[in-house]
Amino acid sequence: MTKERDTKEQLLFTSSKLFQKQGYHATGLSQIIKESGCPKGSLYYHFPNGKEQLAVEAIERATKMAQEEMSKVLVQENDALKAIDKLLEVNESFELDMEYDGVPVSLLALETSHMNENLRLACLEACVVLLDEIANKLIESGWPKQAADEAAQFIFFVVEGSLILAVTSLSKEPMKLARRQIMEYLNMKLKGLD
Amino acid sequence: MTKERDTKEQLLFTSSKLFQKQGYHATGLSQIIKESGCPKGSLYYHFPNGKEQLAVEAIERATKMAQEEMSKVLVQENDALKAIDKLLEVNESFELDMEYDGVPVSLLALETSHMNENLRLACLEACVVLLDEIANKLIESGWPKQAADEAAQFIFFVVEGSLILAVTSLSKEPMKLARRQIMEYLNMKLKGLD
DNA sequence: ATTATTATGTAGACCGGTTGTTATAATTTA
DNA sequence: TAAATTATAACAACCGGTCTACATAATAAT
Repeated sequence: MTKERDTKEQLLFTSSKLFQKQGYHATGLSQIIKESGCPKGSLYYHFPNGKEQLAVEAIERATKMAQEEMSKVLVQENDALKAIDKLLEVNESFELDMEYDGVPVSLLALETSHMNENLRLACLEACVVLLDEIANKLIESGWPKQAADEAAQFIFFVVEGSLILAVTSLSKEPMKLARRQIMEYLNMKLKGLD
Repeated sequence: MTKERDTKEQLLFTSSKLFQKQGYHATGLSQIIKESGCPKGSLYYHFPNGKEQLAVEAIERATKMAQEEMSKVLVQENDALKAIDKLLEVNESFELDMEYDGVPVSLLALETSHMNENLRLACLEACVVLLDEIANKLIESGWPKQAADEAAQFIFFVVEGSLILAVTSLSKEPMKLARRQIMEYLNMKLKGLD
Protein backbone atom coordinates (compact mmCIF):
# COMPACT_ATOMS: atom_id res chain seq x y z
CA MET A 1 0.00 0.00 0.00
CA THR A 2 1.70 3.04 1.29
CA LYS A 3 3.94 3.68 -1.63
CA GLU A 4 6.27 5.87 0.37
CA ARG A 5 7.44 2.92 2.40
CA ASP A 6 8.22 1.01 -0.74
CA THR A 7 10.11 3.92 -2.21
CA LYS A 8 12.16 4.58 0.89
CA GLU A 9 12.83 0.91 1.39
CA GLN A 10 13.87 0.53 -2.23
CA LEU A 11 16.19 3.49 -1.90
CA LEU A 12 17.76 2.05 1.23
CA PHE A 13 18.10 -1.41 -0.27
CA THR A 14 19.87 -0.12 -3.35
CA SER A 15 22.04 2.32 -1.44
CA SER A 16 23.04 -0.31 1.05
CA LYS A 17 24.14 -2.66 -1.69
CA LEU A 18 26.03 -0.06 -3.70
CA PHE A 19 27.75 1.61 -0.76
CA GLN A 20 28.99 -1.72 0.50
CA LYS A 21 30.20 -2.86 -2.87
CA GLN A 22 31.66 0.34 -4.27
CA GLY A 23 32.17 2.51 -1.24
CA TYR A 24 30.86 5.94 -0.38
CA HIS A 25 32.70 8.13 -2.84
CA ALA A 26 32.43 5.85 -5.83
CA THR A 27 28.68 5.61 -5.48
CA GLY A 28 26.86 8.53 -7.00
CA LEU A 29 23.32 9.54 -6.26
CA SER A 30 22.55 9.28 -9.94
CA GLN A 31 23.48 5.60 -9.88
CA ILE A 32 21.27 5.03 -6.85
CA ILE A 33 18.44 6.82 -8.62
CA LYS A 34 18.86 4.78 -11.74
CA GLU A 35 19.21 1.35 -10.12
CA SER A 36 16.49 1.88 -7.58
CA GLY A 37 14.09 3.26 -10.12
CA CYS A 38 13.15 6.00 -7.69
CA PRO A 39 13.19 9.61 -8.79
CA LYS A 40 15.58 12.19 -7.44
CA GLY A 41 12.80 14.19 -5.90
CA SER A 42 11.83 11.26 -3.70
CA LEU A 43 15.38 10.82 -2.52
CA TYR A 44 15.59 14.33 -1.16
CA TYR A 45 12.09 14.06 0.23
CA HIS A 46 12.87 10.96 2.28
CA PHE A 47 16.45 11.95 3.03
CA PRO A 48 16.51 15.74 3.25
CA ASN A 49 20.10 15.66 4.45
CA GLY A 50 21.20 14.07 1.24
CA LYS A 51 23.89 11.55 0.65
CA GLU A 52 25.22 11.45 4.17
CA GLN A 53 21.86 10.69 5.71
CA LEU A 54 21.15 8.10 3.05
CA ALA A 55 24.44 6.37 3.80
CA VAL A 56 23.91 6.43 7.55
CA GLU A 57 20.47 4.89 7.26
CA ALA A 58 21.70 2.40 4.70
CA ILE A 59 24.39 1.26 7.11
CA GLU A 60 21.85 1.00 9.91
CA ARG A 61 19.60 -1.08 7.72
CA ALA A 62 22.46 -3.33 6.64
CA THR A 63 23.49 -3.75 10.24
CA LYS A 64 20.02 -4.87 11.26
CA MET A 65 19.87 -7.28 8.33
CA ALA A 66 23.26 -8.74 9.10
CA GLN A 67 22.42 -9.11 12.76
CA GLU A 68 19.23 -11.00 11.97
CA GLU A 69 21.09 -13.21 9.51
CA MET A 70 23.78 -13.97 12.05
CA SER A 71 21.31 -14.61 14.81
CA LYS A 72 19.41 -17.01 12.60
CA VAL A 73 22.54 -19.05 12.01
CA LEU A 74 23.80 -18.89 15.57
CA VAL A 75 20.65 -20.32 17.14
CA GLN A 76 20.84 -23.38 14.91
CA GLU A 77 23.76 -24.79 16.84
CA ASN A 78 23.82 -25.09 20.59
CA ASP A 79 27.56 -25.32 20.90
CA ALA A 80 29.07 -21.89 20.43
CA LEU A 81 32.10 -23.04 18.49
CA LYS A 82 30.04 -25.14 16.14
CA ALA A 83 27.72 -22.20 15.64
CA ILE A 84 30.59 -19.91 14.82
CA ASP A 85 32.01 -22.43 12.38
CA LYS A 86 28.63 -22.52 10.72
CA LEU A 87 28.71 -18.75 10.50
CA LEU A 88 32.09 -18.85 8.82
CA GLU A 89 30.83 -21.46 6.41
CA VAL A 90 27.95 -19.22 5.43
CA ASN A 91 30.38 -16.34 5.09
CA GLU A 92 32.43 -18.35 2.63
CA SER A 93 29.43 -18.88 0.43
CA PHE A 94 29.14 -15.18 -0.32
CA GLU A 95 30.18 -14.31 -3.78
CA LEU A 96 33.27 -12.23 -4.22
CA ASP A 97 31.52 -9.60 -6.26
CA MET A 98 29.58 -8.81 -3.12
CA GLU A 99 26.28 -8.71 -4.92
CA TYR A 100 24.46 -9.31 -1.72
CA ASP A 101 22.86 -7.31 0.98
CA GLY A 102 25.10 -8.07 3.84
CA VAL A 103 27.81 -7.60 6.31
CA PRO A 104 30.99 -5.84 5.49
CA VAL A 105 31.35 -2.29 6.60
CA SER A 106 35.10 -2.43 6.15
CA LEU A 107 35.24 -0.33 3.04
CA LEU A 108 32.88 2.32 4.33
CA ALA A 109 34.64 2.40 7.67
CA LEU A 110 38.07 2.90 6.16
CA GLU A 111 36.76 5.48 3.72
CA THR A 112 34.72 7.64 6.00
CA SER A 113 35.84 7.38 9.60
CA HIS A 114 38.46 10.07 9.27
CA MET A 115 36.28 12.51 7.43
CA ASN A 116 32.69 12.17 8.62
CA GLU A 117 31.73 11.61 12.21
CA ASN A 118 28.17 10.47 11.56
CA LEU A 119 29.27 7.81 9.13
CA ARG A 120 32.05 6.72 11.43
CA LEU A 121 29.58 6.27 14.27
CA ALA A 122 27.22 4.29 12.07
CA CYS A 123 30.07 1.97 11.10
CA LEU A 124 31.16 1.67 14.71
CA GLU A 125 27.66 0.74 15.76
CA ALA A 126 27.63 -1.91 13.04
CA CYS A 127 30.87 -3.37 14.36
CA VAL A 128 29.66 -3.34 17.94
CA VAL A 129 26.41 -5.06 17.08
CA LEU A 130 28.12 -7.84 15.18
CA LEU A 131 30.80 -8.27 17.82
CA ASP A 132 28.16 -8.53 20.52
CA GLU A 133 26.23 -11.10 18.57
CA ILE A 134 29.25 -13.39 18.65
CA ALA A 135 30.43 -12.52 22.13
CA ASN A 136 27.00 -13.24 23.58
CA LYS A 137 26.94 -16.64 21.97
CA LEU A 138 30.24 -17.44 23.62
CA ILE A 139 29.08 -16.08 26.97
CA GLU A 140 26.00 -18.28 26.78
CA SER A 141 28.36 -21.21 26.40
CA GLY A 142 30.14 -20.29 29.58
CA TRP A 143 32.97 -18.16 28.34
CA PRO A 144 33.97 -15.34 30.68
CA LYS A 145 32.95 -11.93 29.39
CA GLN A 146 36.40 -10.62 28.62
CA ALA A 147 37.52 -13.78 26.89
CA ALA A 148 34.34 -13.75 24.84
CA ASP A 149 34.79 -10.12 23.83
CA GLU A 150 38.35 -10.65 22.80
CA ALA A 151 37.49 -13.79 20.89
CA ALA A 152 34.73 -11.94 19.06
CA GLN A 153 37.16 -9.21 18.07
CA PHE A 154 39.61 -11.86 16.96
CA ILE A 155 37.02 -13.35 14.66
CA PHE A 156 36.19 -9.93 13.31
CA PHE A 157 39.86 -9.23 12.62
CA VAL A 158 40.50 -12.45 10.76
CA VAL A 159 37.27 -12.38 8.79
CA GLU A 160 37.61 -8.80 7.64
CA GLY A 161 41.32 -9.17 7.00
CA SER A 162 40.84 -12.29 4.95
CA LEU A 163 38.15 -10.57 2.95
CA ILE A 164 40.68 -7.97 1.84
CA LEU A 165 43.03 -10.59 0.48
CA ALA A 166 40.16 -12.55 -1.02
CA VAL A 167 38.87 -9.57 -2.94
CA THR A 168 42.34 -8.56 -4.03
CA SER A 169 43.35 -12.01 -5.22
CA LEU A 170 39.90 -12.88 -6.58
CA SER A 171 40.04 -16.09 -4.61
CA LYS A 172 38.11 -17.60 -1.77
CA GLU A 173 41.13 -19.43 -0.44
CA PRO A 174 41.96 -16.72 2.11
CA MET A 175 38.48 -17.07 3.57
CA LYS A 176 38.82 -20.82 3.86
CA LEU A 177 42.18 -20.46 5.54
CA ALA A 178 40.74 -17.84 7.84
CA ARG A 179 38.00 -20.20 8.91
CA ARG A 180 40.47 -22.94 9.78
CA GLN A 181 42.67 -20.58 11.71
CA ILE A 182 39.81 -19.08 13.66
CA MET A 183 38.53 -22.48 14.74
CA GLU A 184 42.04 -23.53 15.63
CA TYR A 185 42.50 -20.48 17.81
CA LEU A 186 39.12 -20.76 19.48
CA ASN A 187 39.66 -24.40 20.32
CA MET A 188 42.99 -23.51 21.87
CA LYS A 189 41.37 -20.77 23.91
CA LEU A 190 38.60 -23.11 24.97
CA LYS A 191 41.10 -25.57 26.36
CA GLY A 192 42.79 -22.83 28.31
CA LEU A 193 39.56 -21.76 29.94
CA ASP A 194 39.35 -24.64 32.41
CA MET B 1 69.85 19.37 -10.04
CA THR B 2 67.43 17.61 -12.29
CA LYS B 3 64.20 19.15 -11.21
CA GLU B 4 62.16 16.54 -13.02
CA ARG B 5 63.11 13.83 -10.60
CA ASP B 6 62.11 15.98 -7.70
CA THR B 7 58.78 16.76 -9.29
CA LYS B 8 57.89 13.17 -10.05
CA GLU B 9 59.04 12.03 -6.65
CA GLN B 10 57.06 14.78 -4.97
CA LEU B 11 53.99 13.80 -6.96
CA LEU B 12 54.37 10.16 -5.97
CA PHE B 13 55.02 10.97 -2.35
CA THR B 14 51.92 13.13 -2.06
CA SER B 15 49.73 10.74 -4.06
CA SER B 16 50.86 7.79 -2.03
CA LYS B 17 49.97 9.50 1.20
CA LEU B 18 46.61 10.80 0.05
CA PHE B 19 45.49 7.62 -1.68
CA GLN B 20 46.27 5.56 1.37
CA LYS B 21 44.57 7.92 3.75
CA GLN B 22 41.52 8.93 1.76
CA GLY B 23 41.21 6.26 -0.88
CA TYR B 24 41.17 6.46 -4.64
CA HIS B 25 37.85 8.12 -5.30
CA ALA B 26 38.02 10.63 -2.50
CA THR B 27 41.38 11.90 -3.67
CA GLY B 28 41.14 14.38 -6.50
CA LEU B 29 43.90 15.37 -8.83
CA SER B 30 43.37 18.96 -7.79
CA GLN B 31 44.20 18.07 -4.19
CA ILE B 32 47.33 16.27 -5.28
CA ILE B 33 48.31 19.27 -7.36
CA LYS B 34 47.76 21.65 -4.51
CA GLU B 35 49.50 19.65 -1.77
CA SER B 36 52.45 18.62 -3.90
CA GLY B 37 52.94 22.08 -5.31
CA CYS B 38 53.35 20.60 -8.77
CA PRO B 39 51.25 21.91 -11.64
CA LYS B 40 48.84 19.81 -13.60
CA GLY B 41 50.98 19.95 -16.71
CA SER B 42 53.81 18.18 -14.94
CA LEU B 43 51.46 15.53 -13.64
CA TYR B 44 50.28 14.59 -17.08
CA TYR B 45 53.80 14.78 -18.42
CA HIS B 46 55.14 12.26 -15.93
CA PHE B 47 51.95 10.20 -15.82
CA PRO B 48 50.39 10.42 -19.28
CA ASN B 49 47.79 7.82 -18.31
CA GLY B 50 46.44 10.08 -15.65
CA LYS B 51 45.02 9.18 -12.29
CA GLU B 52 45.15 5.42 -12.74
CA GLN B 53 48.84 5.38 -13.62
CA LEU B 54 49.60 7.77 -10.80
CA ALA B 55 47.83 5.50 -8.33
CA VAL B 56 49.53 2.36 -9.61
CA GLU B 57 52.98 3.90 -9.31
CA ALA B 58 52.10 5.38 -5.93
CA ILE B 59 51.15 1.92 -4.69
CA GLU B 60 54.36 0.47 -6.09
CA ARG B 61 56.37 3.15 -4.36
CA ALA B 62 54.55 2.62 -1.07
CA THR B 63 55.08 -1.11 -1.38
CA LYS B 64 58.80 -0.69 -1.82
CA MET B 65 58.95 1.70 1.12
CA ALA B 66 56.99 -0.62 3.36
CA GLN B 67 59.09 -3.59 2.38
CA GLU B 68 62.29 -1.76 3.21
CA GLU B 69 60.84 -0.62 6.51
CA MET B 70 59.76 -4.14 7.39
CA SER B 71 63.05 -5.64 6.34
CA LYS B 72 64.91 -3.15 8.47
CA VAL B 73 62.95 -4.22 11.54
CA LEU B 74 63.02 -7.93 10.82
CA VAL B 75 66.80 -8.18 10.59
CA GLN B 76 67.19 -6.65 14.03
CA GLU B 77 66.02 -9.80 15.73
CA ASN B 78 67.34 -13.23 14.97
CA ASP B 79 64.40 -15.13 16.35
CA ALA B 80 61.50 -14.93 13.91
CA LEU B 81 58.80 -14.59 16.52
CA LYS B 82 60.62 -11.89 18.38
CA ALA B 83 61.16 -10.08 15.09
CA ILE B 84 57.49 -10.27 14.23
CA ASP B 85 56.55 -8.99 17.65
CA LYS B 86 58.87 -6.08 17.08
CA LEU B 87 57.12 -5.46 13.78
CA LEU B 88 53.76 -5.38 15.48
CA GLU B 89 55.11 -3.02 18.08
CA VAL B 90 56.26 -0.64 15.38
CA ASN B 91 52.89 -1.00 13.70
CA GLU B 92 51.17 0.11 16.89
CA SER B 93 53.18 3.28 16.97
CA PHE B 94 51.61 4.54 13.78
CA GLU B 95 49.20 7.33 14.32
CA LEU B 96 45.58 6.67 13.59
CA ASP B 97 45.24 9.60 11.23
CA MET B 98 47.61 7.71 8.96
CA GLU B 99 49.73 10.76 8.30
CA TYR B 100 52.60 8.56 7.34
CA ASP B 101 53.99 7.06 4.23
CA GLY B 102 53.38 3.44 4.84
CA VAL B 103 51.74 0.11 4.65
CA PRO B 104 48.04 -0.25 4.35
CA VAL B 105 46.63 -1.00 0.97
CA SER B 106 43.39 -2.22 2.49
CA LEU B 107 41.31 0.75 1.52
CA LEU B 108 42.61 0.93 -2.03
CA ALA B 109 42.25 -2.81 -2.43
CA LEU B 110 38.64 -2.86 -1.30
CA GLU B 111 37.82 0.19 -3.38
CA THR B 112 39.39 -0.72 -6.64
CA SER B 113 39.81 -4.45 -7.05
CA HIS B 114 36.36 -4.94 -8.49
CA MET B 115 36.55 -2.06 -10.89
CA ASN B 116 40.11 -1.65 -12.14
CA GLU B 117 42.38 -4.53 -12.96
CA ASN B 118 45.62 -2.56 -12.96
CA LEU B 119 44.99 -1.17 -9.51
CA ARG B 120 43.89 -4.56 -8.24
CA LEU B 121 47.13 -6.10 -9.46
CA ALA B 122 49.19 -3.36 -7.86
CA CYS B 123 47.44 -3.99 -4.55
CA LEU B 124 47.88 -7.72 -4.93
CA GLU B 125 51.57 -7.30 -5.56
CA ALA B 126 51.79 -5.16 -2.43
CA CYS B 127 50.13 -7.91 -0.39
CA VAL B 128 52.36 -10.60 -1.85
CA VAL B 129 55.51 -8.67 -1.14
CA LEU B 130 54.60 -8.02 2.47
CA LEU B 131 53.43 -11.59 3.00
CA ASP B 132 56.67 -12.92 1.58
CA GLU B 133 58.71 -10.68 3.80
CA ILE B 134 57.17 -12.33 6.85
CA ALA B 135 56.99 -15.84 5.48
CA ASN B 136 60.67 -15.78 4.55
CA LYS B 137 61.62 -14.73 8.03
CA LEU B 138 59.73 -17.73 9.40
CA ILE B 139 61.27 -20.07 6.85
CA GLU B 140 64.73 -18.87 7.84
CA SER B 141 63.85 -19.89 11.38
CA GLY B 142 63.04 -23.37 10.24
CA TRP B 143 59.33 -23.20 9.63
CA PRO B 144 58.08 -25.38 6.77
CA LYS B 145 57.06 -23.35 3.74
CA GLN B 146 53.35 -23.96 3.95
CA ALA B 147 53.16 -23.28 7.65
CA ALA B 148 55.13 -20.09 7.14
CA ASP B 149 52.88 -18.94 4.31
CA GLU B 150 49.75 -19.57 6.28
CA ALA B 151 51.17 -17.87 9.34
CA ALA B 152 52.08 -14.84 7.27
CA GLN B 153 48.56 -14.64 5.92
CA PHE B 154 47.24 -15.00 9.44
CA ILE B 155 49.28 -12.03 10.56
CA PHE B 156 48.07 -10.04 7.59
CA PHE B 157 44.45 -10.88 8.39
CA VAL B 158 44.65 -9.88 12.02
CA VAL B 159 46.68 -6.75 11.43
CA GLU B 160 44.48 -5.42 8.64
CA GLY B 161 41.30 -6.44 10.42
CA SER B 162 42.33 -4.78 13.64
CA LEU B 163 43.19 -1.64 11.74
CA ILE B 164 39.61 -1.39 10.58
CA LEU B 165 38.27 -1.49 14.10
CA ALA B 166 41.01 0.83 15.32
CA VAL B 167 40.18 3.46 12.74
CA THR B 168 36.47 3.10 13.31
CA SER B 169 36.68 3.33 17.10
CA LEU B 170 39.49 5.88 17.07
CA SER B 171 41.39 3.67 19.46
CA LYS B 172 44.62 1.75 19.37
CA GLU B 173 43.28 -0.96 21.67
CA PRO B 174 42.30 -3.25 18.79
CA MET B 175 45.87 -3.14 17.52
CA LYS B 176 47.25 -4.01 20.91
CA LEU B 177 44.84 -6.90 21.25
CA ALA B 178 45.72 -8.04 17.75
CA ARG B 179 49.39 -8.13 18.66
CA ARG B 180 48.75 -10.29 21.70
CA GLN B 181 46.56 -12.68 19.78
CA ILE B 182 49.00 -13.02 16.92
CA MET B 183 51.86 -13.88 19.24
CA GLU B 184 49.64 -16.29 21.11
CA TYR B 185 48.71 -18.06 17.90
CA LEU B 186 52.24 -18.16 16.55
CA ASN B 187 53.61 -19.61 19.78
CA MET B 188 50.96 -22.30 19.65
CA LYS B 189 51.87 -23.09 16.07
CA LEU B 190 55.54 -23.18 16.92
CA LYS B 191 54.95 -25.79 19.60
CA GLY B 192 53.01 -27.90 17.14
CA LEU B 193 55.83 -27.89 14.64
CA ASP B 194 58.03 -30.40 16.44
C1' DA C 1 82.05 29.60 -31.50
C1' DT C 2 77.61 31.03 -32.53
C1' DT C 3 73.30 30.22 -34.06
C1' DA C 4 69.35 27.17 -35.01
C1' DT C 5 66.70 23.23 -33.68
C1' DT C 6 64.82 19.89 -30.93
C1' DA C 7 63.75 17.76 -26.37
C1' DT C 8 62.31 18.20 -21.85
C1' DG C 9 59.54 19.92 -18.28
C1' DT C 10 56.73 23.44 -16.21
C1' DA C 11 52.65 26.27 -15.89
C1' DG C 12 47.86 26.93 -15.88
C1' DA C 13 43.72 28.10 -18.51
C1' DC C 14 40.09 25.52 -20.33
C1' DC C 15 36.78 21.64 -21.74
C1' DG C 16 32.75 18.70 -21.39
C1' DG C 17 30.71 15.97 -18.13
C1' DT C 18 29.14 14.80 -13.54
C1' DT C 19 28.65 15.67 -8.71
C1' DG C 20 25.40 16.69 -4.72
C1' DT C 21 21.91 19.94 -3.89
C1' DT C 22 17.99 23.11 -4.29
C1' DA C 23 13.69 25.06 -6.10
C1' DT C 24 9.56 24.63 -8.01
C1' DA C 25 5.92 22.52 -10.55
C1' DA C 26 3.01 18.52 -11.27
C1' DT C 27 0.72 14.84 -9.50
C1' DT C 28 -1.07 11.60 -6.50
C1' DT C 29 -3.23 10.31 -2.15
C1' DA C 30 -6.24 10.93 1.89
C1' DT D 1 -9.30 20.68 -0.61
C1' DA D 2 -4.99 19.83 1.70
C1' DA D 3 -1.16 17.27 2.34
C1' DA D 4 2.10 14.13 0.72
C1' DT D 5 4.97 12.61 -2.81
C1' DT D 6 6.95 12.65 -7.32
C1' DA D 7 8.90 14.73 -11.24
C1' DT D 8 12.01 18.14 -13.66
C1' DA D 9 14.94 21.73 -14.32
C1' DA D 10 18.59 24.24 -12.95
C1' DC D 11 22.46 25.16 -9.81
C1' DA D 12 27.35 26.02 -8.55
C1' DA D 13 31.24 23.26 -7.67
C1' DC D 14 34.18 20.03 -8.97
C1' DC D 15 35.92 15.99 -11.66
C1' DG D 16 39.64 13.98 -14.78
C1' DG D 17 41.63 15.18 -18.91
C1' DT D 18 43.36 18.11 -22.87
C1' DC D 19 45.37 21.95 -24.69
C1' DT D 20 48.59 25.62 -25.76
C1' DA D 21 52.21 28.67 -24.16
C1' DC D 22 56.50 29.11 -22.07
C1' DA D 23 61.14 28.39 -20.09
C1' DT D 24 65.24 25.88 -20.07
C1' DA D 25 68.67 22.69 -21.62
C1' DA D 26 70.80 19.66 -24.73
C1' DT D 27 72.16 18.84 -29.50
C1' DA D 28 73.07 19.97 -34.29
C1' DA D 29 74.35 22.97 -38.00
C1' DT D 30 76.98 26.46 -39.88
